[in-house]
Amino acid sequence: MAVKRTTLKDIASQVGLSPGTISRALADHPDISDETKSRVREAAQAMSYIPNYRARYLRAKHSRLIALIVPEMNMFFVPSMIAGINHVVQQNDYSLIVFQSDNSIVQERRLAEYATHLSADGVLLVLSSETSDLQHLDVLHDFGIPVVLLDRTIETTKYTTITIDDEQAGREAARYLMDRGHTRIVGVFGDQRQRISSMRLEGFRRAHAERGLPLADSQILRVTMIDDLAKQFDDAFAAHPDLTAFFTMTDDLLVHTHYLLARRGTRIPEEVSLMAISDGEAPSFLHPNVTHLRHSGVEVGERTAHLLIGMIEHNSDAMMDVRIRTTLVELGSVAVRAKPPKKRVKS
Amino acid sequence: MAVKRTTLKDIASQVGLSPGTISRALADHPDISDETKSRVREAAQAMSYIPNYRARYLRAKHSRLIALIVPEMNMFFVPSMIAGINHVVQQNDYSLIVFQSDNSIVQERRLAEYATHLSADGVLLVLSSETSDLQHLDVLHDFGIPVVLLDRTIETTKYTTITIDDEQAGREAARYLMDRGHTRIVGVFGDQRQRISSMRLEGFRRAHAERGLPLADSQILRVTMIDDLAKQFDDAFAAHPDLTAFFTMTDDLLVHTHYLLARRGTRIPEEVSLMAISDGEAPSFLHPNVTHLRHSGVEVGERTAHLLIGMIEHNSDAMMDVRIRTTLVELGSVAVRAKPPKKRVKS
DNA sequence: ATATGTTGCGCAAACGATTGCGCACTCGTT
DNA sequence: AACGAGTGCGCAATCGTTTGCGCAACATAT
Repeated sequence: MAVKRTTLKDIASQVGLSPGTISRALADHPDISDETKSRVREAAQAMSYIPNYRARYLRAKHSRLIALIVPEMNMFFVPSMIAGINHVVQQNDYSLIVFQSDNSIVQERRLAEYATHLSADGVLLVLSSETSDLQHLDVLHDFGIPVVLLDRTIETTKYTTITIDDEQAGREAARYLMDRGHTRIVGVFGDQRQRISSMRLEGFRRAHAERGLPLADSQILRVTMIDDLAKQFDDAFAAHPDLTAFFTMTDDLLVHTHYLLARRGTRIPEEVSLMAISDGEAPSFLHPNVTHLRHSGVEVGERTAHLLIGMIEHNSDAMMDVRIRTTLVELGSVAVRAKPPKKRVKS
Repeated sequence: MAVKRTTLKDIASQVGLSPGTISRALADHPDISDETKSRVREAAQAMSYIPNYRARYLRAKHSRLIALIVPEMNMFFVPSMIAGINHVVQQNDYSLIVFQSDNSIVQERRLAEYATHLSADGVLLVLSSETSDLQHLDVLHDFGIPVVLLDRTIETTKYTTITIDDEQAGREAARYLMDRGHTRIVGVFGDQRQRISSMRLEGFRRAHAERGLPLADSQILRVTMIDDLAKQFDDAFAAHPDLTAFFTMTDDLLVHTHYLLARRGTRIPEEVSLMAISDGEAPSFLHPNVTHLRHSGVEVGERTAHLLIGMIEHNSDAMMDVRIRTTLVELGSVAVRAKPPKKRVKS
């Protein structure tokens, strides 16, 4: 059934030339006469020749393969990030190999090695939550394979990273709410082992400090498993009758917080305002639409891929840290409150 | 900077043996003495030898590469499907290469060809919405590369397909609502060029016919672009004051329908019930949680990958159509209505 | 006619790993 | 001592392409 693939040699014997000549003819090499070229092209067409990239790239130093390692397939952010990466990668005639580390550092190391087995030209890596140092990436570094760390990273001077300014984003969100009169804001944050979580929380904290607003620990919800949220949520309501706003640091946390508010019968934004850092999808199908700091997965993906391909093709080992700006998208989930009772006359 | 990769030859000259022997030693070939084996292993370790899969698979007939072509990265279903596929693929020591066709048949053809360039061992394909015949896959078929079509397919006797029983699912959903007294149900369907949409609609229709219920055309919302939904939605409400339930055929349509209901201030399920075909994520963060026919992306992915790997490894070209069952998950979004006035004795 | 250049192609070596075959050597058996 | 059967390894071909070098044939310039 399966037709054997035609090779250069097959074409060569067909048209009575040598394989080398066929290769050059197909590559439009100047050494080959136009007449021969067209004869070869016809034959190749007729025999439905398909080049064997495996053999080609065995000789060449590169493979035109880019490996992406993600901790898991979240329904938020990751898909759009992959879409963005894939777009650029395909446009540049690379292929994307996707791996999941399942948030395990052992897997992550294994996959990094695997990437070198395949001689990937570059590696894109979203760190697992277990990862606290980068030694297991030495294989890549030693072989000079460019690596870009994105989204979830840790501090490093060895690898290029692409992130948003997490601290700034956390701060900006809090300030946005404060500017609209909210003084008791509950922040919903993820796994604190991740830099992305700790930094956003840090910014959230700083905004409070700058405004001289108190920030009780019970105002900070630290969610590792999503089921942790419900209980902390109720506690926060109990502890803070003056609670008027929620901030969630990811889409995941946003939709669940939104759900809990709905279940509680709390009206948004009349009773409680809601704000998030988001890639913009969820805010558009939640009611009311959610004001957020937009952090586009597609953009992150595209820029990352561009950067990596640049590193590959210019053989650059310059290290850099790219910060992507978030943009504020104002929708209907935040209400303006009267300013806090600081010697204000009730009107 | 970049260390040159060590090869078998390097190890060979290091320990004073031939490359062939090194290869066999590392492969634990019985011809090689235990003492040599351990010497070789040590040297390999010390020189941090990494096998070149590219070279290895050039000789072998296979590549242990599986290509997945999806039309787009939807936030629903596709991610969990990829997760499922990846899981099985990684467990079996294959790698997954992901391509996006951007719903273009031209791209789809190009990518199928590309997969043969890379000598992928198998191809997983979710058809683009433009695709109406399968000629462009002949490259794959001719070279005997196993192909499995999943989720969005068209009729074919040439390729193995994995789908849910779409017609049955549409029918079952409608019947579920009817059994609870709903007689005026609005169905929200996707792009009618896709079999997945037309079949689910077909089942929805059949359920109505079987129960002798009228089904006006305005009860059927056909949504190609998501923005089409809002207008049709309002029209449906205007046309059918007796409307008591919505059925959405995907998660995508579910979240937007849910949003429109919320915006309209319609209470679920008191005023209008809601039911969907879903992979279960969205129903858990929408309020109230949505009763649905579950269609697990992970399961689809895993079974598909298993099937493909089986085909690859047993060299089977048997064609089959696998139907995955949906399971009913009853949550809070469907209310029971009084049965229609058909001479029933109220008990 | 000699030197110089150009054109168009073949030869053969790589890339790195695998593997059928052969060969030298050891050991045990008769 | 002769034979047979292992044991442990090397040789070299192979997978399909690419590419530096060489070379013959022919053209052009002295």
